[in-house]
Amino acid sequence: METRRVADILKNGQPEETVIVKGWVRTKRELKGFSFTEVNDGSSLAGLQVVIDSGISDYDTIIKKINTGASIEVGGKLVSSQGKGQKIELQADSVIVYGEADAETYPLQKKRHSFEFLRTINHLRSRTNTLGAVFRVRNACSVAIHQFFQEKGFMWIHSPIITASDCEGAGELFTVTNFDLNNLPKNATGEVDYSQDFFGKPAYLTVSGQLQAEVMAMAFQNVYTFGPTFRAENSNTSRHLAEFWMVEPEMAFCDLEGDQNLAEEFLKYIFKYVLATCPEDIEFFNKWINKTILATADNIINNEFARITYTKAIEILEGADKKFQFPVEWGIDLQSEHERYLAEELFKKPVIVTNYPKEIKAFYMRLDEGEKTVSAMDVLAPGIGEIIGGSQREERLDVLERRIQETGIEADDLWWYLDLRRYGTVPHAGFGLGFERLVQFITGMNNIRDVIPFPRTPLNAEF
RNA sequence: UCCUCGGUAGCUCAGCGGUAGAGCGGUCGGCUGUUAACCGAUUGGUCGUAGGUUCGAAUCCCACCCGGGGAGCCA
Repeated sequence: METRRVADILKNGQPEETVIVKGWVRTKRELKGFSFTEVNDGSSLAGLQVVIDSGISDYDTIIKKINTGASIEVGGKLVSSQGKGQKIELQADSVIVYGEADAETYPLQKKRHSFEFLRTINHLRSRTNTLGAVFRVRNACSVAIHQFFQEKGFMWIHSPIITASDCEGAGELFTVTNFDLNNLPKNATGEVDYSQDFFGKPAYLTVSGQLQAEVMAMAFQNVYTFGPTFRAENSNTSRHLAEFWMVEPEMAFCDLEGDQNLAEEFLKYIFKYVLATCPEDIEFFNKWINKTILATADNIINNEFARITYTKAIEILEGADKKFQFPVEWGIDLQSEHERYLAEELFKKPVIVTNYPKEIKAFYMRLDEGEKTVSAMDVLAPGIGEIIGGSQREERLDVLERRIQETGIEADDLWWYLDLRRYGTVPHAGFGLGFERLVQFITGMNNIRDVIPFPRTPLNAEF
């Protein structure tokens, strides 16, 4: 007999085939003379209905053991189901119980649980319908990202997780050290002497692989990073994690328009791929989590993204028939309520806003003519806000040096970054995408802690 | 970090100065095709923690801890 996954059986299984299935019991319904058990092995949302007749050996012992959560192996014959919920089911000949799950203490019930509660049993929550679907979709997103870039000839590069420069100046950093924190070496002025630390200077967990991506793009033209990044910011929201995954493509010989084109093509590709690969899971989300996600996916795939400049966006907001909590004027950073208005109320689809004032954007973004704005872009998505942020990078050495000076960043740490402009510089552009926010966007899940298997947030790193 | 709402049975919640409640779950029994099965019975509590007010506190006051939502920061 062949061991098969539930997803395969539900899709391809034929009556009279003999199979073995291994998985976890989701629910058991006992009747007089026989029982129904639903077995799930993570391969699909739906489980396989197993019919256990009281005639099999040790029936009474076995049926007592297979409570919700128990792990079992069932051998038997596939048959057409007499019931209405499924086409095919497994008529058990033999049942092996690997591990019981005491019904009095096993925390997962057959009925719905709140996500808040499931976070307290993080090690078990992946066995639920919703989290199971989330992590299958998350996997599909990962595959889609690699496939998209590989098909286009991008090289996946591994940017370092430990860095010694805080170049972006974005948020708080986690320090990496092997000092004995109870006995820190001090220098003559009483400050911590980092020359004695592992790297001979302060080191941190990376907040972005972009600068290293630029290095590699100057050799391989088109590259992307896809890996974990870290922020020590004390952010307590449904959209922030201390450890999250980021996707950062970087393209040589590319301008802001090419960057926007890639971002739009990229999002469309991911949505198409997930819809084609996980239709059951997506329908589940559409039915139980957020009734708009199928329409949103359709909207993304079949419509062109709106593209406006920051200056135009400000004009629109100033003329909007709506009162904002934060007043609008040229020069402000767009607030959540402004982004929401543009993406959700006005365009009702993703909007790419470009050419922001240089004062509110990073030093490495290319200075536009007139020197008031930079070639930055943000993709604002309905329900999520900023999902992609990118820019054309400043490739002119003199301008970049000036910008570094203006923003007060320590230029010495960036000597290698400046060398890229000294030797064979080219126009180039890229963007960053928060991977978990993408998964949120696709699944409609409200809280970012529920789209990553082991969320890291302030005061939470138990599992 | 700020604003705001909350913490009562394993879960979801009601009770808001006078003997601690419901539904679900669990357990036991019934049922020959169930689908979050159904029917009957039953079980279950240091009311987040520590102070205070009061004859009496789950309920009012204070501090702290934890969680949700929103904001800031950002991805």
